[in-house]
Amino acid sequence: MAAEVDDVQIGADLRARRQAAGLSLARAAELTGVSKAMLGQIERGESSPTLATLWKIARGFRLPLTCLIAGGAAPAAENAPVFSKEIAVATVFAFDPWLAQETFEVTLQPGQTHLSDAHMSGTWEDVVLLDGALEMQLDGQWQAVAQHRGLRFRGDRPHGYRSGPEGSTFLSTMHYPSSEQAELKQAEPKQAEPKQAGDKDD
Amino acid sequence: MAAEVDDVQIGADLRARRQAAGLSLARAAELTGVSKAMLGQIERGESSPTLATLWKIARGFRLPLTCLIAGGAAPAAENAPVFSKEIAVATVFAFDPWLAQETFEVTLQPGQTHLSDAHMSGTWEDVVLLDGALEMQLDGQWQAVAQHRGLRFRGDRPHGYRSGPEGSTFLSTMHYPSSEQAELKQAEPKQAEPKQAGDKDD
DNA sequence: TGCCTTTGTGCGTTATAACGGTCACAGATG
DNA sequence: CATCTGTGACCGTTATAACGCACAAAGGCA
Repeated sequence: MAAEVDDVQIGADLRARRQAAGLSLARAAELTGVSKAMLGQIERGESSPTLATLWKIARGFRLPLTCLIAGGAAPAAENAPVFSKEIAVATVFAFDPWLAQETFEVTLQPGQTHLSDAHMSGTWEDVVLLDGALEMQLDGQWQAVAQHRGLRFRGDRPHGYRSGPEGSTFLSTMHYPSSEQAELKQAEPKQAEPKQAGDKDD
Repeated sequence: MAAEVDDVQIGADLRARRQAAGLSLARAAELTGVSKAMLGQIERGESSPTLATLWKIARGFRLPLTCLIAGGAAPAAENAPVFSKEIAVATVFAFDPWLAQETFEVTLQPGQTHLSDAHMSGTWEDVVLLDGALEMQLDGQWQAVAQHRGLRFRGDRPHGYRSGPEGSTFLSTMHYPSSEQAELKQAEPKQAEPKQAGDKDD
């Protein structure tokens, strides 16, 4: 159950924060006004705290409420794998269903080439080269990517990445069509799937 | 009681979202898997939902949990200037009305501090540190930014940037509420929550 | 070593979250 | 007009959050 998983994640995160601050459950209970028995249950994922209790905890720990629960992941979209397993990928921003995007830091080995199939229809991708040299294949043609310059292209077409002789590191942001938002509007009349804006190439 | 005020605010916000989307309690109950009686109680601030219930609601409404409790965005407004003239700023991705976001590369001089007023309501900001050292002031507290790690926070609150002794270069992405999103959230309650912003991902 | 303190967990009790069902009301229809 | 449907609020019941207390275990100290 996703909800239960979320309680577990947040509980573990809360424990980690408390321990990092060197606080016992008793001390944390004093700070937050939540009983230590309850704090223990929350940390162990055995109970799902109410918003009021979360608020007390956040206030006692002097954390924003949003920060306190940020350990619980947003619902994941049905993303296709972006990069193959041989490529080092780190998440910079996890998928956010509201923004309908996610950002990865990708590292290619020297001279490495990666060809990507088309992602789901309506996907756009941003690339920002951080280090090294990189070429992108768009519409069958390779072009150099300037460092710290943004390159935005349609990710729903085949494209490729080719690293220079010293490797490369770049940010890759996937913008997915916001179909999730459209679903929320299904009760309204005439809601059609949002259409693409005109081609955006740069 | 601060906790009760928070329940009331979030309940009012939730009702506003639901009504803006033209959903009845019954329909929202179907979408979320939370009973309509409970949704009603939550909206009226008569009950403090557990995290598990909040999670169900967020999932049903396809909202990030943090967004659900952070309050929604206001209707769209025009872009405000982001950085003062003394700071080197290069456009990485120009404003895109479809995505409702833009990205800059910002360079601060060694030891330079920049305090930013709140941008338009509903704005979120991403920071990715590329070079040097950087601290961000969020909710009046300075925190170090890890390199190549994403920091997402509410840009509609005052915040600050402070560069290390060797200066710093970072990407700043402004996410503005789009007109579609604004439609969903047109009845944002007045922001009374004392603590906002913070990491949405890390 | 014994004693004391601290720590986290379990238990029983109380308060409240969460539910399904019901109802009053408003609006639409024949 | 009567009837039907949809809506939000209320009510009683069940499950669980939240609590204070007790206790076993660990750690520190003389």
